[in-house]
Amino acid sequence: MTEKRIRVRFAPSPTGPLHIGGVRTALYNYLFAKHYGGTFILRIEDTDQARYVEGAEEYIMNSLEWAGIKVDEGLREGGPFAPYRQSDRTEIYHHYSDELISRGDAYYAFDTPEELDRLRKESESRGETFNYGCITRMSMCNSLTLTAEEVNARLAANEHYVIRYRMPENEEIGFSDMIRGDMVVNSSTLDDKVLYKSDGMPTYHLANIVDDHLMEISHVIRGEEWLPSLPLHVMLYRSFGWEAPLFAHLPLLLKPTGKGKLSKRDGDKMGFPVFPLYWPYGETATGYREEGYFPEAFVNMLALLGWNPGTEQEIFSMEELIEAFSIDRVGKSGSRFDPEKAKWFNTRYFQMKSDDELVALFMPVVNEKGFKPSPVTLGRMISLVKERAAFVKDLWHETDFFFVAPESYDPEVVRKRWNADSPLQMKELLDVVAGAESFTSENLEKAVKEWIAGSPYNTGTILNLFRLLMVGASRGPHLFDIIELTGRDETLRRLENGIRRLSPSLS
RNA sequence: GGUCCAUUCGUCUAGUGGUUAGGACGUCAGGUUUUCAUCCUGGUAACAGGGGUUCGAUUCCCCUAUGGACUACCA
Repeated sequence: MTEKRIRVRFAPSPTGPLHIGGVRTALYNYLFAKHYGGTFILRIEDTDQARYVEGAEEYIMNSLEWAGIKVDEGLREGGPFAPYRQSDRTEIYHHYSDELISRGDAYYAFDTPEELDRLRKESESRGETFNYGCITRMSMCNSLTLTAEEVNARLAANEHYVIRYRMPENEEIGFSDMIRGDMVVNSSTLDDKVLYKSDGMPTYHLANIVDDHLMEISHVIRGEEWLPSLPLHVMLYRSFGWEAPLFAHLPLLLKPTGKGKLSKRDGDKMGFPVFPLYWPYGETATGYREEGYFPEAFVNMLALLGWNPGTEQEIFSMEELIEAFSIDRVGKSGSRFDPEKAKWFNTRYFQMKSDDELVALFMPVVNEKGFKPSPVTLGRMISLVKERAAFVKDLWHETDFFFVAPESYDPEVVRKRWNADSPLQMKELLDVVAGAESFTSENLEKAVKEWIAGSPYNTGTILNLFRLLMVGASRGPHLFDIIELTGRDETLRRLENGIRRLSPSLS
């Protein structure tokens, strides 16, 4: 297998934002190529003019870039087989459809869409499916049933036509898939697929085979939805006399719950993104990037959805994925997408980030809130709360009390902890804190605990109240660390304010 | 309806003709912690069903069920 140069392609249609299933397909192609030192190609399959969406090409390239999937040959990168956009290659396909016709493996068909529609409806009413193939083609309007003169006349008159593949009758087509093994299909169950459309564009089937051949693709790794057309593609290669690449059909990504494949609606309903990046056009949609996922976590999560290394390792850098990836460890059945596990991956990557990296990411958020801490100060705050967060955006909720005095006090905690003795206790505490010689976490803790030891109070009572007045709630890291970073003046102010606000009758 | 593909804890999955069927996420229970979270420990939970083949099947074969894809001049 490694004799041949490994060349794979990711070939999306620019019909909208790429969804995470598509990113996974791209990722598997990329990992496979890089594992063997091969080439990863991005080819845009835009032969359907009607479904073309402005901005989709950009979106696809930006998504791959964000995910760290580097394209070797493609629209932006160029390459020896350019152009890499099918709409820029139309003349090429024409040549090959002509070749198929001259070989007798394809034919012109003049049937109108209305006529085909009528036949489909008719079949449907009998509970059948109309099949333009070996049993019906001879009763249709095409170059098999028309005389050569008629055909030439119609072509000369510029009449609309399509070119169909002439699927052989009753032939066992054997083919093989790297994930699913060997399969056999009888050609009589297949239809005469349109290869060339009346608008002068090839269909996916033709363009795909021609380009994969011309671009010297060695392995086609694509979604399972293409498995039913694999026999057709195999036949096409045979008709052209070309050696077919090896195929691998990836199982689909399924909804987290319920039936069917993952869709945009699931994301909306269950509150997780199904797209890598924000999609600003038409119906807008948020992306993993905007939700605060790290691209490394996103990629790691996708890689493990349908593939596993056969070991118990779960955290992989891109380099490790490249090293470990192999097609035969890709599963056969569809995988339900689990948003919880996606979060877990991000948590793991978040915890691996250095304080400095997190400062750089979090500083803009803090600035946005109107605060300008030094990087050192912010770094100390982050190091205190880091383990409690999974996303950069969580950090504000974990550090807000460093910047802002409590505006209210959690009623639940007040009810449970604040009683008639509390104001006096807090006043005494205030004096202790005010008298502390050096305002460090360690010293403060020592001073406060010594005072408590010599008083009738118990530690839990005092410290919980102290926290309540500092934070406004029962949350946050080590209390004395909070106090040190908050500073003497602000700490005393919060104590005074708290006593006054919680005991209006006593003040 | 037809063609093809698939089926191990709730989820992602490992695994073998003879295993206490392993891990992770989730969940539950303890522990640590002055709070919350983290963290640690432990528990819960699976071979879709029925026939074969076999001394023995979760593993191999067949059938059924269920799920999925495709069935366009879309990809």
